[in-house]
Amino acid sequence: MSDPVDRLLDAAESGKSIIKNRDILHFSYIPNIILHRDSEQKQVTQSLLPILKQSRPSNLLVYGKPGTGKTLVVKRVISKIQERVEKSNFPIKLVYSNSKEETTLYGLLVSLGRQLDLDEKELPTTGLSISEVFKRLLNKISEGKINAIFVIDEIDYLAQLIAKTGKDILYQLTRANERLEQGSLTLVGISNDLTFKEKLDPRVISSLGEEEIVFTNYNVEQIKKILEARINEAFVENTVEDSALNLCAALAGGEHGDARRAIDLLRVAGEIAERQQSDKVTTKNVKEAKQKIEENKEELSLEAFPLHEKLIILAMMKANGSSTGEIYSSYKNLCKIVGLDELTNRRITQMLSEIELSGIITGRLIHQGIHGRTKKYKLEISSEMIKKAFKDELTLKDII
DNA sequence: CCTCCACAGGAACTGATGGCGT
DNA sequence: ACGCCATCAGTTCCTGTGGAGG
Repeated sequence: MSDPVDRLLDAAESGKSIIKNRDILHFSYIPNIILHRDSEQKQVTQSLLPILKQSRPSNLLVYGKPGTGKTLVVKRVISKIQERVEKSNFPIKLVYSNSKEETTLYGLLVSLGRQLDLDEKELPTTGLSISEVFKRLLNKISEGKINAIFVIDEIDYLAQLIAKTGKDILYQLTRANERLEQGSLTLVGISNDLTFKEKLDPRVISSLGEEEIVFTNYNVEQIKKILEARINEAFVENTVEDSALNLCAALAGGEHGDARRAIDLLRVAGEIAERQQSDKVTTKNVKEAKQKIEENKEELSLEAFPLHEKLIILAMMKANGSSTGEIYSSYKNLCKIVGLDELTNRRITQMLSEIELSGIITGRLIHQGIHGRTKKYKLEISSEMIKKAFKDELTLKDII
């Protein structure tokens, strides 16, 4: 993690700084976003256009892989529209929420409500039924004659939540206008998963998918242009070597065309170069940045694991071999040592799959004939890393 | 060709938490 | 004071399975 104090001190000490404007080196920097997304911006604008004429636009579905700028474009278009109508008596309210950050259906609805200025009293964070929360949202819109645009990011997660709980909130959201006497509600769904629509209730598809916009992946050339534009504004002239720029673009563009990653890479590389008091960002810095970002991610997710999952990771370190059975007995031993109640086998299997999702371990199903079926897990990080990340956990002190 | 291992992983349930409306 | 609601971590019970060994 780059320490802001260090950075400032380093820069001051050397009397030279190669980064002029750090803000530009964040993907989500909005003021003249340079994203190569002209046609998509046009499309989004067009489908939201009816709102200027005080009629309700169609609901909108936006697809695109991470780092393609979907969210940025949507937010930008809406805020532009807001500027236009600011003085009219036709206020437009942008309400944004990310279904991945709000882990529950309730939480998501509450976060939407908060942005409509419903306070704790009007909309408590717990205790109500989902339908009651929903009713209050609509009431607020109706009473305030608000024209709300709900932007729901990663809407595929929301769809999953809904499938689990059996509530048809998405359907109700898309049809909310029929229940509103005043004000309006427009839904903009953003999804990474292009196949997500197939899993939806057909009634939802017909109203949510009225308009669809697909953001294609950036190719390496486009990423390069995006980086160049940011470099021009953010860095002192001629401080980023061409080869470093190319490497950034290649690393990020190679797989998914993720511009966010490319820009992060560039920023971290710049910071590393500054710290080394170098006056150029080189390919070496980019490679260092890549590693740093990865390690950082690993350490953060390691620290964030709950106690039992940490125990499992330690158990994996100690177990020789790593089938679920072996991990489980090793885990039981550790529990005994630290004096904790052990959890069931089933729970451990589940936790292992959860850990696998973070990429810290990888699993592979193997069939050993008469010796049954197991999943063999492998640690993808060094044990030093694990020890480093767990050193602050008191309970684990003895077994590290 | 059949059996049977050693688990995977789904589904339904439990109990605790925290807070609502009436 | 009461019943109700959503959520979370964890448990119980369950069905499913590729292929080595007989």
